[in-house]
Amino acid sequence: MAGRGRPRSDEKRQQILNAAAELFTREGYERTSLEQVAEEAGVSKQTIYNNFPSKEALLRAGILRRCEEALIAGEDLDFTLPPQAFLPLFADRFISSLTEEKPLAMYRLVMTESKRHPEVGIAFYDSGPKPVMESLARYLAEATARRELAVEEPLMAAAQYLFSINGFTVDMALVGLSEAARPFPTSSYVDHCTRCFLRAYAVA
Amino acid sequence: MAGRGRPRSDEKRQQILNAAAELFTREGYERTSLEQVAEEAGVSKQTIYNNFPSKEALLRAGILRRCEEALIAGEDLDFTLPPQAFLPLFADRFISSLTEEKPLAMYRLVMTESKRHPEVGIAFYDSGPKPVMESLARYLAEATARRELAVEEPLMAAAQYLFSINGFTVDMALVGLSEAARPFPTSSYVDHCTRCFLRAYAVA
DNA sequence: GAATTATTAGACTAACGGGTCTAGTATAGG
DNA sequence: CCTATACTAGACCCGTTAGTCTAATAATTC
Repeated sequence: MAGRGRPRSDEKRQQILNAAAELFTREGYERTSLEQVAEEAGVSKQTIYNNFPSKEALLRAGILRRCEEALIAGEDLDFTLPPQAFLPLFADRFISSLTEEKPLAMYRLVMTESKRHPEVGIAFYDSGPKPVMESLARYLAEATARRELAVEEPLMAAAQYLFSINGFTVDMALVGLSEAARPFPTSSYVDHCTRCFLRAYAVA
Repeated sequence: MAGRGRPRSDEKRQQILNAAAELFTREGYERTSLEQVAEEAGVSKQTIYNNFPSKEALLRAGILRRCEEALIAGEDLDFTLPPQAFLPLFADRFISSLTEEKPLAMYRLVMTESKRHPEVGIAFYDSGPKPVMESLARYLAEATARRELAVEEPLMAAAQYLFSINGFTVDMALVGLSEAARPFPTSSYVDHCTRCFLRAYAVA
């Protein structure tokens, strides 16, 4: 089965995927030429075509790869902390992963291209929003079992908390509003959301 | 000052802006050629260049125009309704304006292009998120004055409510998740958010 | 070493598209 | 009517780029 002749270099394939993801997110798909990808990857154009049938296929593969390797959750946090301590921690972790340039750029790219490549949208969801939501939902369920909270629908409650923060942050960043131009500082807003959440789900 | 000779037709200008906004949102900026815009507008290519110095300028003008004419809020709702009735009404109105194809497409376009055209991001914010938030905040303040709610920070509370719904809805739509693939139905989620909000801000 | 496949640098093709130009026609003010 | 400007259809220019091809070299298997 092993092909005769020189084997395809997996390293080069990875270099190509990296360069593609990097440039596509930074400059946009249409504005990036394959020549640029080749140069950034330190590889010849033909090698790209040895590995991927077309630019579109490279786009797909590039995004999917980034999604796999990004897969972030919050599983390493201390799930036994009381909600007053846990939620701000979780939020902080979450926010900082959204405020950085690279995740934002990836978000932008997925938004624009997921219409033509539905799998990409799903992969993104599975690698980002979904695990984070599920992770928080698990915490909420456990805290409820410990009688520290009274959450009936952990998944929806998690979504509600995360999206209230995420929605604001991402909207502001993507629309390009500077911190100064925003109606209120992000940190106060996160505090506000957290307090409100704790009030709504406090044990009776 | 009135120029001699044939005056420029404002009608044609509008046709061009419409066609541009339509095509740019539907197909994407890079994937739309000026030939297409000219045809869709029923105008010759040169007329486009009579009205706009470049494709980029046309993009800007097209988005800005759509933002102006879109400017939606909820000012026509009955602000004297009790929160239990008002919030679902407001949410419904809000959601339906987010679920339609056209606003979503515009959102996508603004997301991608606002980096190169900051004014566009600001115009979008001023025409959509901002007035809606302010409108709801006004209601919350009034309801608090009537002792039907106890909201201390109306603007943040409004943002929190709207973004928890908006964040989820838009994320799902943009990422392309069908209603079936979502973790829970949108309508249950909106109910959930509303109930939680009312609980958190109920009068003591 | 022979056969085979990968890689490279670069030339090449073919299409596309932003932007300009031309020649003719239309529409306004003076 | 005259002049100035707008509009149209189409040709045109020119840079860019996805994708192919070539000729030479490198890395494998047998």
